[in-house]
Amino acid sequence: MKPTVHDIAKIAGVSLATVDRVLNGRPGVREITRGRVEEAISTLGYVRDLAAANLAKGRTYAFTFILPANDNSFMIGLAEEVRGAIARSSAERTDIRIIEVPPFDPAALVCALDAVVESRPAGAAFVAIDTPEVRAAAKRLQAAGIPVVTLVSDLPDSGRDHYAGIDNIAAGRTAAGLMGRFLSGRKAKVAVLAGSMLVRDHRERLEGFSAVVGGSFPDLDILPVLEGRDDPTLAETALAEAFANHPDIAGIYSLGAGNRGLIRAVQTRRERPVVIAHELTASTRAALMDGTIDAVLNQDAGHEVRSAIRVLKAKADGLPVIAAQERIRIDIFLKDNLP
Amino acid sequence: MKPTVHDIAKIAGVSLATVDRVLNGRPGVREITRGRVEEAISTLGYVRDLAAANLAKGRTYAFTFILPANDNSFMIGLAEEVRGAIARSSAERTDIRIIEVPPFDPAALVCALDAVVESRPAGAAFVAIDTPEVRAAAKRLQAAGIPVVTLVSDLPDSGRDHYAGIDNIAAGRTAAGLMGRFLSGRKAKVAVLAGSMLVRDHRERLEGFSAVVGGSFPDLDILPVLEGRDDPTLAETALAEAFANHPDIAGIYSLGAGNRGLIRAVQTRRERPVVIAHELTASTRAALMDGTIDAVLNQDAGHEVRSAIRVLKAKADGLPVIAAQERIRIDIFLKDNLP
DNA sequence: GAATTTCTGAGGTACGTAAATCAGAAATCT
DNA sequence: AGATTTCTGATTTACGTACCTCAGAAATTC
Repeated sequence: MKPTVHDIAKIAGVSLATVDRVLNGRPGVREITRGRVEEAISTLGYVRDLAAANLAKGRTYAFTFILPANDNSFMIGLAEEVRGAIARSSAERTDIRIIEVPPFDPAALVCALDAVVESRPAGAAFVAIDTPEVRAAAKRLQAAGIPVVTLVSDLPDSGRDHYAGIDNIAAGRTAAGLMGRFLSGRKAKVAVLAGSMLVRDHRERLEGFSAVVGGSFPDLDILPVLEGRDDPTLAETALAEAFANHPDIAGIYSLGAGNRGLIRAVQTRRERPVVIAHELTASTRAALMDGTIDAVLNQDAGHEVRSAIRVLKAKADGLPVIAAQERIRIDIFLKDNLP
Repeated sequence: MKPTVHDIAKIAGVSLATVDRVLNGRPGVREITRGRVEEAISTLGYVRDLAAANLAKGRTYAFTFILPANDNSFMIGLAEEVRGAIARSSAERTDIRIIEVPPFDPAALVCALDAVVESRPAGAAFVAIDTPEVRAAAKRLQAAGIPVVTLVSDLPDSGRDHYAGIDNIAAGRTAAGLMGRFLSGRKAKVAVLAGSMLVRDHRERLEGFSAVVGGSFPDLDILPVLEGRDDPTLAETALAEAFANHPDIAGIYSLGAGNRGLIRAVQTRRERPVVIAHELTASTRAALMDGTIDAVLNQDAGHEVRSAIRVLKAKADGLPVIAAQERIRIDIFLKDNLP
């Protein structure tokens, strides 16, 4: 039989109320008595029944998600997943609010973060922009005792409790490994299309990509990075221009979003380059199928959202997380393993 | 406020006991009254609070896992993950038993499955062997009302409720896609090393691999399949023999376990072939790092076990599962994205 | 219309924990 | 010593559901 608070009370020779005070760190217990109770707890191997505790408290976990109002498929899908979690909220005892902010706008994000401090939820998750102001705002959240999880794009040294997203350096390295092998050692020019160097995930992908190309595939020549602001139209024009300047581009690594533009630009070419992109969406899926894109690196937005919620719950309860379960993996999709 | 049984009773104008009878399908309610109660339930949008219900019932989910006593790293790791779940059982209200059976032994598996029917757990998971006898035994489990999940290797048409494992045809196709591109179109011989054609996962991987090689890379020549029984020593000798007969083997797809032997055999070669293997273990990880293996396709045993438990719980409670969450993905590891 | 069977309501206890109240004990201060 | 303050114990209610008993009402049978 699992030990209960009643067992502890009996063994320690105290009342239920005292056990409750010790368990919940409430004042009003002598040191000696506290010691006796704690000894009983450890000899019995008592663990609090969270379900019963939450029932008694009538607890619901109030979480706030701050999401950029980007209109690329990935961010739309991410918001969709959060809404899916909201739909399950009654069963999961959560109460999730979404705050939308303009994309790539540090000031707006800071403003939203500070609003979160005011509303004092049991936890918050947000897609980080890597600036000192945002970092400071995240620290204020943390200082207010609110567990913080960064989503998709990380913000180190900000005191955030957890990062629910992929290792973007590894993603860039993987893209380079595939690109190098797919181009099989020949001398070639490679274009890199990014969204913005303001977000850490894009910078890190580029960093990993460049490192492996430089180290393992010195015959590849990386052209200056194109910035497409994760916007299909901008991406298309940026690429068209690159093709005009370098008709012999043999590989393209698209490390941001807005791949619809990339796909249109590539499909105008007679000689198709090796293309590696991020995020499996309707358009990248179709492009994989028809051979316009050779590989897609993907992060599963649903996993990220569910993981963020699990971690926020655990942090709110002061519980450990299963690290292996919360590691978000880099999915590699070829046309052969599309789900 | 979330509606409770009390609200239903009030709205329907009946007592708590009657609501309880309707909710739990107990007899003693007139059809008309039952209808009134059900209407109240749906208009209120009542959902049973599972945590409270389980608390009241004092419920623990008794699950049985049948695992092959294989001594390759993957199966050892799988068993380890189940033991990890057992360690968390008090928090998760589970009571998990492990039954070990000799590997590749259908009769022993059938025997174990029938023993499970006797002990009547709330759910069972097992690594399937694809024979009619096992299928029949699985059907007996199902017929006894016990939710059944196949683990790692599937058993279609057996009435199992769920399969917690990867799409092995897709895995084989992916291996072929990578192999073809890594060999970049040159004419070459490819060896395939399997464990046993008795388990469905190995057969399916071969099927997928052969299909894509035949369809997209006709210049590759697949040699007759070697069977290594997932045993390092047998695998090594089988490969050594293959090298003796075909010194010009340019690619190896190892679709089973026992890769320590494969690695030893490959490391004796001057000209290293492209090697694609399954399951990330200490030895395949080291081989990836030093270039002996080019890519590893992996299934995350921890995810499979946790998913199996989640699904068994849901089935035991008659609840739907989040399909996307339970899809086990094929991890592709290059040396660039090792975790 | 009486006897039976079938339904329904009322009420209670239980699960394991949280949290509140109140009273008595012990320690501290005046 | 008396008054205060601080600790501690006992007791109770509550969370939302399950499940039990008992009694009375309604429907059915004879």
